[in-house]
Order: sequence, then structure tokens, then C-alpha cells
Amino acid sequence: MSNQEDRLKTLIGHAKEYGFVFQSSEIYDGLSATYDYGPYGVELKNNLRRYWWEAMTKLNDNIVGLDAAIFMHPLTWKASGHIDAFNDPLIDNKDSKKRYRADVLLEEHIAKYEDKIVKEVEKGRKRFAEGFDEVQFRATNPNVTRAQERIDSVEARMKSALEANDLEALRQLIVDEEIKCPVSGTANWTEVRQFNLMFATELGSVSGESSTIYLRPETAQGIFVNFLNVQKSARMKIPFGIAQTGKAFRNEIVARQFVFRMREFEQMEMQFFVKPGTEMEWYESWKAKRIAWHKALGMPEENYRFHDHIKLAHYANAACDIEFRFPMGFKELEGIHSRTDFDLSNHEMLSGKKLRYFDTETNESYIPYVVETSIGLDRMFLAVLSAAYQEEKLESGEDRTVLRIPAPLAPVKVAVLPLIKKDGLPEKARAIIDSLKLDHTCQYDEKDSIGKRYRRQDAIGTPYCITVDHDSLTDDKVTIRDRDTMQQERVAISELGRIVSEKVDMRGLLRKL
RNA sequence: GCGGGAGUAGCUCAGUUGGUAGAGCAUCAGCCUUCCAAGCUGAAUGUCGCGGGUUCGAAUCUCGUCUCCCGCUCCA
Repeated sequence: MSNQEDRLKTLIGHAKEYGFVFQSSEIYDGLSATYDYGPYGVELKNNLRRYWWEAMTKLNDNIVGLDAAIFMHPLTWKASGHIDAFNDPLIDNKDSKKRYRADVLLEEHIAKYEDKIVKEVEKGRKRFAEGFDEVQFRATNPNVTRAQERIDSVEARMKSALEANDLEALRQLIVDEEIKCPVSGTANWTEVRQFNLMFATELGSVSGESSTIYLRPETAQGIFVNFLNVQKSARMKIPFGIAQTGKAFRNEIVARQFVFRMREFEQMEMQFFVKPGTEMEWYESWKAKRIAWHKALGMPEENYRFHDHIKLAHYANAACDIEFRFPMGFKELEGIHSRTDFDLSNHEMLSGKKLRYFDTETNESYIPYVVETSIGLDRMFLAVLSAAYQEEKLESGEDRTVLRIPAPLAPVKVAVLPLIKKDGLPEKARAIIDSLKLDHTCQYDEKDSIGKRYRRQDAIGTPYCITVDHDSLTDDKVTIRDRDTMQQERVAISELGRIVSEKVDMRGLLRKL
């Protein structure tokens, strides 16, 4: 565990030192769980986004893009269930210091009485054998009726408390029922507090005329509300998908573990609209496509695994995660959900607008089912960075730190280094950069010894270093050094563009899909 | 929010019983240079997390506070 902590700390340190990720507002002591991407970080992040975007929209002619606004009509979040599901009433036990959802605590309490009833019914069934009438038994057995009354009373009080948002009543109910903490065994509770996971702000500057709106907690709803706009304007036929990348915001109670869990984060989501009844096929098909996308990066395959959800979210009829072995262990990287027609039908209901697809082949109209793939860009960034980070012991006995970032994703593709900074070598190096910079992100460095410059490039994951020496001036050849093997090869300057492109071009990744 | 740990230069840290800050690495400039970090010369960098208190004097003692990291709940 402490080893894992050290690994994450090392990674955070490296990310900061080499300009990948900085703590947000650092000069003001930072802002919790918010990070800024530095010069190399933003390049890597952009490359990851592009890899995802092109894999979705270029490789699938039935997937188109969208960029919806962060602000959405407040009813959106009523329809999506976020206003209800994201308002968790929480309560802490003062002795065990454990935190619970107050409603979950009560439901578990109710479940105990339900178990009791089931047991009583079983007892009755044994005692009366064939002549057993369960309905009659439930209505008359005093143990059962007492338990049932208790359940009804707790449920009624809980429902009215939740609906009225009466947190004090909720707490009183927990106290009245003498619910104890499973850990400490005591009923020493704090007050119930509401944690709304959505960030609220005011739309409209005139007080009294403004209304509360929320920063979107997921990008998906922008796709759902535009379902018909996209389908009609781009003349899409089911099955088809809409892809979107963008920021989403969640006011997490605890948001930590570097860029893994931030309050402001970027999602890359694709909602795939299918004919009802076919969703499980598409669910499986997208599971396969998405894991292939990850594996094409060539990072160790044992870093990935699927995790099927047993407890499903309010909108799903099947769901799984692609988990990645982060420095903190296996954690969710991407979610693949079969969302049924939950979102579209709710939007239909609240907006009063039909959100149906008319199938011209069968002449029927229906609300499509949705299969969603949803990946956290920042998590993907962390996955790549943590898998890429390696400290090596060289044969010479020296250490080197190298980021083995998949070449097409690397922030800098080529460093051009004059062996010494005189005799016309810098000028030659600059000329080479000029010939490459339209195709590749290049960097020039003449400071310090050549070995030191190689190490600096290793530390930011540059796949190729090109070194210009005195012979280059006469034979127009340079040495090109591979980041991973450290092997050097002498090649003609005219060949550089082709050699670099072969390994570094994004198309190399996309071709594997 | 609760519990644990930590805040001194970009990084890693030192700072003796309180006497108002140092080292290595990194950075920058110059010299040197035979392609895998370690040559020479010089330079820049800190209200010692912040605020109050004790004291002639606080990085050091004390109180408060903020922030970060880890765990608990939730999730992309």
C-alpha cells in the first residue's frame, strides 16, 4: 500500500517537474482536487482526445460528433434523474467515524423486518403444511402484522421526509428506530446533511428574475436532448451514434487521487441509438470495440479488466466498467452502459416533445434504446502516464527515467540536438526542424552534454532524438535515437520525415482498430 | 465532514538548548566538449504555508487557521 502511495507520489512529482500537471491555483496554496495541465500535459491530453475522436467519428460512418453547451435547461436534470439521485442525505456515526447515506441506512433497517416476515411465513408454512394460506397468514399472524406495520410506518415517514427534504425528520426517524452503526454498534449520530453533487449557479443577473441552473454532471444529456436534431440534420439511420467530448462537473464530497477524481473533469462519451431488443448485441459489440481501442495502444494487457455491475444505476439494464491498474490499484477507467430508453422517454415526458425514430423499413416509430460508452479523459491521461513511467537501471549502472508513452500520443515527437553549439551545427539542426515541424511537434535543445539532453527527452517521452554532428554538414546524414531501445541509426536527412511518421503517426493506431 | 500524515529554493532535504536561512540536484549565462545525466567559472531563486501569542529576539516554543496527501461515502 505504501508502495502504491509512493508510486502515485513519484508520478505526481514527475508530472509537476516536467510540465505535465500542476496543482490549480498553486500560488494560493492550491484548490482541492483541481489540476491544470502544463505544456506537455496538454499535448498528451489533446492527442488522447484526438485518438478517441477519430476512432469514433472517422472509423464509423454511423457516428457523428456534437459539442453541446455545459449549461442546460434545469428540467434536463429532472429528466435524467440527477436532481433526485444526486442529492444524497448523509449521516456520520460519531464513534466509528463512518459515513452512511441516511436513506440506505433506513432501507437496510426495513430489510431486517422484511427478513423477519419471510422467516415467520416459512415457520407458518412448516406448521400448517398443505392447508397453508400465505395471504391469510400474513394478514393475521401477529408477528407478521407487527413487522409489517413497522415497515409501513418507517417507509411512510422516510418518504415524506425525503420528499419534503426534511433532514431533521430523517435523523429523528433513525434515532426513533434505534438504528445502530454496524461498525461501532452505537446510535451516536451527527445531523443529516445534504450533499448535492451538482454545482448550482444563477442564470440571469437580475435578482428575482434569475433561476438556478446546474453545471452539467455528465455530457450525455446534451446528446439526448439533441437526438432528433442530429438524426434529422445529419440524416442518420438507426443504429447510429453521437460522440462528444467535454467538461463535466461534480461536487464530490471527497475528490482525490490526483487527476483520477476531480470536481471538474473531461468526459469522452458516445451514445449509440439502437432498435429496442437489439441493445444487448450492441452492448457486447461496444465492449469488444472499446477494449480493442485500449489494447491498440500497446500498453501491458494485464493492466485492463472488465468489471460487470451487479447493482445497476437508475438508468441501466446492463453495465460494466473497463478497469485499469492505476498506481492505486484497479479502478474504473471507462463505463459501458445499456441505458435503455430511460433518458429519451423521460425527456419526452418532461418536454412534451416526441423523441421518436421513424423506421421507414418497418413503418413503425419508437423510442430508441441507447448503449453508452463513457470514458474519463483525465483518467485515461493518468492511465497512460502511470503505465509509461519507468525507472530503469542501465548497463552502465546509471539510472534513467523514461516515459514510454505510445509514440503517437507523445507530447513531443522529435528533439533535434546539435552535438555542440557551434561550427554551424545549430543552424543545421534548425533547418531540420523547419522541415519537420508542420508534421510533428519538434523541440530544439543545445544546452548541456548530449547524454543529458537524451535523458531530458526520455523524461517527457519523446520517441525520437535526432543528433546533428560535424559529418552531417558534409554527408547530410544524422543519427536518430530511439527512446525505448536507445539504439542509434545513421540516416539521410531526407529520410527523416518518413522514418518518424511511420512510428509516430496517429493513423498507425487507428489502423489497428 | 471525520481520522491519520505533511507544509523551509523548481525537486530532495539540513537547520544543534530560540540568535532573523543552507546543501545537493535542477535552472540560467559563459568556457570546454571524443553521441547516453556527474569538467570549469559565475548568476538567479525563499516574507521558513498564513495569522496571533510568549520573548530583547521565533523556521525553532505556543494557540489558531489554511492547504496538500492517504483512508471512509460516491463516481467518469
